[in-house]
Amino acid sequence: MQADERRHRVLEFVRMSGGFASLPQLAKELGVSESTIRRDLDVLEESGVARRTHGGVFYAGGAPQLPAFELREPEQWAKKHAIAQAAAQLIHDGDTIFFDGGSTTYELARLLVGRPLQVVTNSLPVANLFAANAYADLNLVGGYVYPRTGVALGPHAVEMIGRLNVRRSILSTAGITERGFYNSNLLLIEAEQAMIDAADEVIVVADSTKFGCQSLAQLCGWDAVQTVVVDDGLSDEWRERIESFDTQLVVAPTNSEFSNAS
Amino acid sequence: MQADERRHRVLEFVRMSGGFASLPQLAKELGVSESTIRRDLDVLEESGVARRTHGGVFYAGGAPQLPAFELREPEQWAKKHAIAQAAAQLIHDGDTIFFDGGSTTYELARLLVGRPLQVVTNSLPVANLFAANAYADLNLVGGYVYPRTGVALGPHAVEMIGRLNVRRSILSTAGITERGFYNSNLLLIEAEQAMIDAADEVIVVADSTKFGCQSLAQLCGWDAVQTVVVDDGLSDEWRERIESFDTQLVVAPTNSEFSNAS
DNA sequence: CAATTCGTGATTGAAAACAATCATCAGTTT
DNA sequence: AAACTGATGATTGTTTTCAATCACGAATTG
Repeated sequence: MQADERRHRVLEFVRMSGGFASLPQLAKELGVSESTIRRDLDVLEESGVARRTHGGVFYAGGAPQLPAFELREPEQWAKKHAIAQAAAQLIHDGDTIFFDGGSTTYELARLLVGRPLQVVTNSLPVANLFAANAYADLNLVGGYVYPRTGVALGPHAVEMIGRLNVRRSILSTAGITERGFYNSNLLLIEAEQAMIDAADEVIVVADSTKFGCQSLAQLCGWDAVQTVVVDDGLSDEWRERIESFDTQLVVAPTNSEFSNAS
Repeated sequence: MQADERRHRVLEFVRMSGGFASLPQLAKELGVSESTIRRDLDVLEESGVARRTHGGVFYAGGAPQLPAFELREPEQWAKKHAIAQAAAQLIHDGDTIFFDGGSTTYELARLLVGRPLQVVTNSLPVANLFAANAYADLNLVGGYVYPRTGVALGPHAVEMIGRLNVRRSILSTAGITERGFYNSNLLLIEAEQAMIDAADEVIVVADSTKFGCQSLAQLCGWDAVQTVVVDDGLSDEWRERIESFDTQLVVAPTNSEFSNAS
């Protein structure tokens, strides 16, 4: 099926064009007919990542133009949103919160806009959420901005994080096993380890597909994480296993109701 | 003149509508004819804050919701744009550039998107311009983000800037007298002084109304600044006076043609 | 007070995009 | 092999939007 691939290229092109592309442009660029592009746009609009206008599409992703947020498969997104809603209940007004990058932490940040918080982040999309907000103070972590995700990393970032202290750090991860948490980027791991050291409480948000997956390098063990928030797709086996660790487990109901945090 | 007011409301409405609004929507919302809306959109597109499509507008401000950039009085903006265009010719591919905050530096940054540069900035809006750009490397300066302008300041910012070296720093200013350059925010001045120390060449972009104005505190003297870019509204008196300093003066023609930088 | 300028609203013919339909083709199933 | 399914490209008539133009009224200017 090359249709999906083509739709991704449509989004990519829209993004490169500064948020908008015309229908003939897209047809020419991708070498297909306008009819096909029209059908693709219908699909993309249906899934909420783009919005049609007379004559073209424009990008509708919540985060301006960083590709990481583009492909929201509706199902995945529902999980992330549920996780974010459950995690939001763990945050209290006045807290000092460190937001890592990642789409789930971004969703959580979105839910917290308007709350009186001290926000610290190395994620540009998250920073944009709070930049104009009068209720939250925003501290930005500097460093080399990783193009794909819009997250500041590198020695400057690690060094600055090392001088901060926060109540809670919200981390994302690429994989979780019984030995601990993993991520796929060494610079990111360095920064995240600093975030762990800087926090009184570490909260990891992760959807259930991450469990059982390793990734490039280990971020930390279970003892470093006080709370894990996950969607209700998590197997019973894993729920029991986490019981045996000294880590609090919050399961976010995917469907409607909420929420039994304990 | 209520035309300006109406254009602001157009932008506001577009922003509230999630980045896009159709032409009939706007006409109905503001109670004017579609013709008027069309003319407004032409103006807004001309000034770069919105982008037209067949059937409507979508918001094109690089800085999502910082109000400081929304209300561009056309006249002032023409100056700033001219200054930015002249300054852009001072920048060479491959340069390492430090962008200060401010609307004129932001305009300049907009013109430079797509060029191969090493970008360093403490301005969130500027960072957003380059974040997803494959041609430029982006280094973000962290710190406390000042809500109104989206600029990172404070000790962390100063400290990080102090560890960087750049080819050129692009600074804005609130006032210029024969004794030097002024700004109105002490934290900002601290950061800008660090930017001056970090740069081989300091370029100040300022419109002609800034000349002769003092402000809260002094940023630096004339000897610290190698180049000043200003619009052609500058008085002959000032042009002569700058001749006597060891600072290069670039006058940006406001109207059409370009450009005699020397 | 007359003239001018500017912003506005309405109209019009031209151009563009839309949705719907049909034909073709490849891969799969029966 | 024949039939079916799904994706694609082309075509059609209809609808929408566009740019240009004219006319009206208010505010400014001489």
